[in-house]
Amino acid sequence: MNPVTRIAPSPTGYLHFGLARTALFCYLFAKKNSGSFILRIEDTDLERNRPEFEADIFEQFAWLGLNADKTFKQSEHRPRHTEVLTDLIARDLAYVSREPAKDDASKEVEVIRLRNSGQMITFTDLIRGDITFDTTELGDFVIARSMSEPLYHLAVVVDDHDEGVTHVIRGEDHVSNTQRHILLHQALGFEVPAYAHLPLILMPDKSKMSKRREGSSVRYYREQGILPHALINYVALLGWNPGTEQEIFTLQELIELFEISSIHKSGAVFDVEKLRWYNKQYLARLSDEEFAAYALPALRTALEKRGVDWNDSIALKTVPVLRERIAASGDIAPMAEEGEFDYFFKHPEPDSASIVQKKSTAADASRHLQKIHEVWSALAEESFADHDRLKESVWEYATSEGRGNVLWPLRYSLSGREKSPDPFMIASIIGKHASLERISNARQRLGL
RNA sequence: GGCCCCAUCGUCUAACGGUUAGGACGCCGGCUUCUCAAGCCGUUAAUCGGGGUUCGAUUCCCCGUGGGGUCACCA
Repeated sequence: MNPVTRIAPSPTGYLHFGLARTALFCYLFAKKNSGSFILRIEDTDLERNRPEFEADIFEQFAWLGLNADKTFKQSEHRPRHTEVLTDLIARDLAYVSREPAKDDASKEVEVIRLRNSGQMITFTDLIRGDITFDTTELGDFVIARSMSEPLYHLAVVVDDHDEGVTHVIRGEDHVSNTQRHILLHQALGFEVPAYAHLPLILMPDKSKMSKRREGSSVRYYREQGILPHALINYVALLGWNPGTEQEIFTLQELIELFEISSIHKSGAVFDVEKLRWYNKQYLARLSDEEFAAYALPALRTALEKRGVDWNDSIALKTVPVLRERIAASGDIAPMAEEGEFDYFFKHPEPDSASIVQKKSTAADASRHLQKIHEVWSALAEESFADHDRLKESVWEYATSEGRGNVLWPLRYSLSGREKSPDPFMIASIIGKHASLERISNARQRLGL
């Protein structure tokens, strides 16, 4: 029999990071076993649902590439839930109970409770093995607020059954709900599905990754510039691994290697640094064109914010620099705010004292700059596109005069910063004209 | 607190009774280098404690300790 799995997020918040992993595991399990994967929007809580959260869930799943074979909203099944409720009451397996309202004890409301005989229930969790509960502690729990307002437990059980869900793979926070669900399945005469409860993703302090905090939503990482596959790769190895030393996996490889029984039982602490490392790995696999489309918009907004004029052709040439300096596009803004990339687009204002390398003199610095100015003036415009060519043109001279003495003034004149990419990289990006001008400017500042 | 679950480097993990306890991220160090970044190489670092079982326990059992989940007319 082909398995059917489902992911059932409620639209009460942006798509949760942990839920994305649960979805991935549901997806991998289904695909690995030629089954299908359902996305069900759990929207029975009318008060807390928000359309923008629902939209976010679809958006992020599409972005991650976790495409469901079937998608629907639980609210669409409301008539069916009412029908089941009616049947349960008719068979005296559930009953309408008049009781004081939870929020206002002076009011009386009707809720529907399931008759619970209080048996012991044992189920075999695919990850944890046998788990036993004494259901007397549950009492006759509430399954609906009214005939037309089913609660989560009832809706889940009915929908899972109706959709033919064979494997309920969900977070560990649902283990204690499982007893209710099994009771409901039994009352309804439904076959009980297989259960697998995933370990939770923990924050560095080992607490649960709670819904409302920053850094708990998929969109947060997407906005930071995390690539979908980097996120999938990272999250797949949180609580599971194929037992090899491989770190990078394609989705297809994950499907082939996935084994639900080898999922861990203990929680896994979320480590942003490793996520960023994965992202860097995937960034390295991007072509220059792809990387430009990925990173340049962030650079542009950041620079425009500081009033630096944008230049498309220069920007394109900064791709190699950006590539080695960022782990995610979100790194660009803070760097740019410090003026990190200004010098590619506008002349710096070098501080005359800093032009001279520590162990050297202003006279020497000026002399070296003049020499390079001469050499570079003689070079063709096109030669400036070639980083290595520029390096070769002055390398011998720099080596004989002491590289630090020559290269520091050069680089500082071009960038106006104590720390920056090497001078040849900068020159190759800004071109002949700007390079020569900056060298002249620096010499003027030295006043020699 | 009741119930349920869990326990290998700081973190993610490998080792399904016998290994110098392996890999990855990070950290630290080195190389490269005018600086920074990147890259390459290397180092550091763990079986929670106590009892068993066994010739032999990271591995199996029990207890303790610690951590987590859950106890709604939310999902």
